[in-house]
Amino acid sequence: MEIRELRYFAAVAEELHFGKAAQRLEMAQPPLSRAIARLERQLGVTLLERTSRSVTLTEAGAVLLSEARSILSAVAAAERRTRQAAQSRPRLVLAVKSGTAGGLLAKLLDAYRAEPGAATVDLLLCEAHQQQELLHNGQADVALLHLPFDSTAGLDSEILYTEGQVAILPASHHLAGRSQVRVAEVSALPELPMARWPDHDGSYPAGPGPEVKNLTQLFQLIALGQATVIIPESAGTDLRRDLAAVPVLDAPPVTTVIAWPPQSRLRAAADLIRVATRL
Amino acid sequence: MEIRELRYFAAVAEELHFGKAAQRLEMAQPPLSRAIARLERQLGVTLLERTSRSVTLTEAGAVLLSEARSILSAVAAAERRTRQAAQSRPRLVLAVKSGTAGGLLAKLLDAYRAEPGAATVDLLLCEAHQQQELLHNGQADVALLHLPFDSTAGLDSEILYTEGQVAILPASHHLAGRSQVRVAEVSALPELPMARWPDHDGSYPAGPGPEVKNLTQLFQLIALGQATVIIPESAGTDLRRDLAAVPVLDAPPVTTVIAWPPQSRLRAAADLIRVATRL
DNA sequence: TAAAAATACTCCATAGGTATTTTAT
DNA sequence: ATAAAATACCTATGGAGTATTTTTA
Repeated sequence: MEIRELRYFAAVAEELHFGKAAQRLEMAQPPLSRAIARLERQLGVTLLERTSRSVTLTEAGAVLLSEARSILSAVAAAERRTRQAAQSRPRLVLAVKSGTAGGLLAKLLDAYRAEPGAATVDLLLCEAHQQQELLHNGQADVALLHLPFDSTAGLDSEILYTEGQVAILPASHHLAGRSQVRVAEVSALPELPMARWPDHDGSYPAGPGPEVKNLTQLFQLIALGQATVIIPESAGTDLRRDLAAVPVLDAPPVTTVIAWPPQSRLRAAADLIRVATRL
Repeated sequence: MEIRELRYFAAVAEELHFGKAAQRLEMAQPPLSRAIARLERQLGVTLLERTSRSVTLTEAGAVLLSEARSILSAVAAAERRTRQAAQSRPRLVLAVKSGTAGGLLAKLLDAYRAEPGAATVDLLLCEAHQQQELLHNGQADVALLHLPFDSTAGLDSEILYTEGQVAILPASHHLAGRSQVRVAEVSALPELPMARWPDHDGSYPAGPGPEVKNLTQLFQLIALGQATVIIPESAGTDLRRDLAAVPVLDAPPVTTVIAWPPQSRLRAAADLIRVATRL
């Protein structure tokens, strides 16, 4: 099995049309048909059911598609990382979500800069749930993730710290003076619906609350008495005067982890991770 | 970059000798030299420093070797899993260490067998730390791991349960009657050294205690007053009459997780995982 | 009958082999 | 001086193209 064959197969499996897949691959249809047939013969497995009107994936084909995507991603990553490692000035790409606690990040970058032989760290600001993909395909070397929102599937990681969550309320709200609240109390406020964040795929979950994209938007809405939200403690420090943060007793704790692809051999990444865990 | 090139490169990078690598690959040396040169040209990176007496890896070469191993393993896994998925009778390989808590495993297998469309589950008994490799190269589909001893790097996992650890002592020992002990107390017994388990690589760590390979050996040694050990609670149930298990207050808790390769698309694996988390 | 995959055939790029040269210790 | 990698040259497999046939909804 060769990379080329996996690329061909993935194209056909995604298009479910040999002609369109051939176009996408910038080749003619017959050699593509033959390549897939050869792959099937070598594996001894039918990957696609074709009629002259439709192409469908078999169970085995679905498995191979998933494996192929992961392998193709790994190959792209290997090329990137190898080229990167050959640079005389090592660079390190750290993927962080826009909302990542500024304090920790600043401390980490400062501490790492003090290391002998520290690489240049490029911050790659990205949307939540892009980070995994970026690490897997080699566009990023290290990422800061927040459990349980993000997943470390397929990654190696170290816990940096765990924190509670707080509810952000208008300062004038009757719950704002409380020393602590429960999730049920905050989510049961009809006048202050919970703001909605975009989901993994960029779409918003259903619900009564307003849709928000960043903290500034969010805080403005809360100050206007239009919404509330439960967020990690560290994101609720240094609030505007007209907002209050109240610890939410029974909200799940949020763990910040530093994550990297498991086979990573970058000295710079190892250094950064070591520094991070010592913070 | 093609799989063949990665296989060639990995062979040379491991042998650090073009001639020997060519032998291992069952090919002549010149085409191998050319293949590596072509790979370097395509990447624009020097992977190996050659003189007529020695071949050494560059930094970039070391990175690519690590990536290549992981990719080659993934390709082997993809072939295995695809063939597996094409079988009409689906099979599922569950990798467990010999010491895995019998109770949980039996319950899991029973519960899964009751599922509609359950696959045949093959138990793959293996040594600790083989499991990761088995999952990555496709020889196993699912594994039961024990944190913090095993690592879930590069795997997806779900926690099944967490338990404390107990010290196993001769029933006649003066600590055997205690309701709980501390790690320091147990490890400070000169007459009862801690038994040593084989390490990740099969070698034994240094120390005064006897080397053991399995629980039967271990329990016999402890009964003879030759050793002690700290193990997860569940492994210390149903002891021989002449042994006692005492909870160790400050030993780190052991978490049993079910783990699988992150891109796994096997229906049977998903079913087994679902059943496991509902136990 | 028409859209789409498979087959027939041709060509050439390139992987691989053998013989030889170059190189560095 | 010699072990080992690189180069030169040759062969042939097989990957890709065009033209055509087969298939089935």
